[in-house]
Amino acid sequence: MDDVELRHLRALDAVAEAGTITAAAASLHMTQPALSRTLAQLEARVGVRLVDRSSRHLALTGPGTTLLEHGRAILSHLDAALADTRAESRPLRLGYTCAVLGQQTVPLLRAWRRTHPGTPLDVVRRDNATAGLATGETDVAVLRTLPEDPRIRSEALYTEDRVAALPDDHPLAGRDSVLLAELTAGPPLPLPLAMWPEAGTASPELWPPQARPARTVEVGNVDEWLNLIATGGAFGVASAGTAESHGHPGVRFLPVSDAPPATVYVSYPHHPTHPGTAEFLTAVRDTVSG
Amino acid sequence: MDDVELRHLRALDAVAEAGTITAAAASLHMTQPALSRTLAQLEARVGVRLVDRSSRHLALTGPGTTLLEHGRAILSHLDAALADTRAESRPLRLGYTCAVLGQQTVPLLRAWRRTHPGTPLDVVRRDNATAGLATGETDVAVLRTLPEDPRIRSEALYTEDRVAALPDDHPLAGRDSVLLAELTAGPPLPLPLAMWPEAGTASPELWPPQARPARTVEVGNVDEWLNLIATGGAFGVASAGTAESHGHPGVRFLPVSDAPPATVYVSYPHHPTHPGTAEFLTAVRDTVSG
DNA sequence: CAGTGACTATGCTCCACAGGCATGGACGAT
DNA sequence: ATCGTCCATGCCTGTGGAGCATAGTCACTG
Repeated sequence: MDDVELRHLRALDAVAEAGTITAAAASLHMTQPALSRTLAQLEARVGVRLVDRSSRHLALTGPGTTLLEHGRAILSHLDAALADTRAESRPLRLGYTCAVLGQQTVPLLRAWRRTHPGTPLDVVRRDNATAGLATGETDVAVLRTLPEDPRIRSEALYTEDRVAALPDDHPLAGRDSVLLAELTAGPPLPLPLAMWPEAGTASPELWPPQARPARTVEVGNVDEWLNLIATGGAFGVASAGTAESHGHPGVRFLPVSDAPPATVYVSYPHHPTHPGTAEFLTAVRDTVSG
Repeated sequence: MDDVELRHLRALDAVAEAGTITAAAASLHMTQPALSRTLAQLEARVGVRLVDRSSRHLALTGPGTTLLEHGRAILSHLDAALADTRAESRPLRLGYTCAVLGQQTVPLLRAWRRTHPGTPLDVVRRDNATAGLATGETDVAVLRTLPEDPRIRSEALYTEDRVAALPDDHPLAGRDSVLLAELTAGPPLPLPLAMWPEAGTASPELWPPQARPARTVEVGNVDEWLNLIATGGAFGVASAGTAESHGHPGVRFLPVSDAPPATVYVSYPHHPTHPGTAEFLTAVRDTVSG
């Protein structure tokens, strides 16, 4: 008694849908006697007559329709629950363009693995402005530029100092630090500014009008950026996190004393593409604050 | 694959609740290996690791907690569905004090039986102002007085003419109709007005000041009311429906030409005591209008 | 009115599987 | 090293869900 199972609800649904037990049985890929018995069993367990049936007529009773509606809701709720669960077990894809959280990256990954053993974290580099968020390739991203896409929400985490990236045979490469104006003034000729990975590195906020670089060069990703600099074809400006993550032979990083710090953001789609997004955000907040 | 059953959800719930598989198994009145297997089977069917477990540690994964929450909701939804269904299969108790719907009573009962084969209708007389609604003895009621209880909702159905009930040896009993003033004027002495079943029969709206009855007598129910009148101890005023339902030897009913008609109401508790209440109301409306 | 077709209920059988028992393995505590 | 605790696995049994065959019911039809 009282052990109503999902198959009972499915049986009631199919019968209501098909109009006859025989047809319903076919739609459930089973035989008519089996379904007839399942229905009778359901009625016995609920203790209520649910379907008014004879050889020529079939209709749900009042309680029958009530249970049918609830049953359908329950079944679709179960489907949704399974979909949610599976979605959450899919790896959470964390995007970045040039660096994640610097020193705190490893603590973050460890904390996540410990507190969320069921959902692996894929840390992937995507060489575009939103680190794959806009294309759905990633579920969350760490960015050093505020994205303009209105469907992407962002949250500031902390700030990082700016560093200059110079060929190690550059005249300024031996200095302890440089000024913005020194970078664009030469010598002997000023190098072009390589425009990656920090998209904001040519913005008016960073470069005062009198020190703005004369020429810029766009590159596709951090590696190209580093190579271009190492071969003496350009200089770059990045944030400290980038320098920590990307040591490169032939490239020298040194602080820029007069540049305002860069802000690091976590960004995520307004409609999250992974159910663990919110949890990840709190994990990130905990890591950077703790 | 994908055939998640309720027992799986119950298993997950018990494990989360108990903290160990062994204890959870005990709470489910089964052995540890059985539950261990059920849990493993659930994970296999969902395709996701739900419980992080070793010999010394047990914790839900992220997807595990998600499924747990949904599962609990589903299980309690099922309980509620069964309760609702059973409640609806309980007979719907229709109360009345003196008459139901006159001529339309039988059509109503037949229509209900036809359209709602699962929920029987108990038609019961309750000798109080709300025909058992106020005490919870009935789920809906047909009344000829608007109840004052704020927890009871009412809806006017139609109106009925007023009739006088007189002893059949009364001087006026041979008439085709009477006026209110004739009833209270004698002869030889005016009889007292018997105050049942129509509670409103002594109200100022019915009796103009100059014709108001000098004396009234309260009785407990329709039968006492009829007996008192039949034995010549009183006269009464009722609505046509009452006269139709209660023929009585020694009592003569005849129209009161100058009395305003009585209104018949369906009443029901603001919080229905039976899930079929709303359906019954529409059945009543259909019957009286069609 | 017998025959037919459509539908449901029931008797019988089979086998898939849920659950019990026994055991093994992992791991922390004493 | 031993014990206690907890989970997993192998083996076995019994319940019960589902198929097949059949009987009963009812409307329609020639």
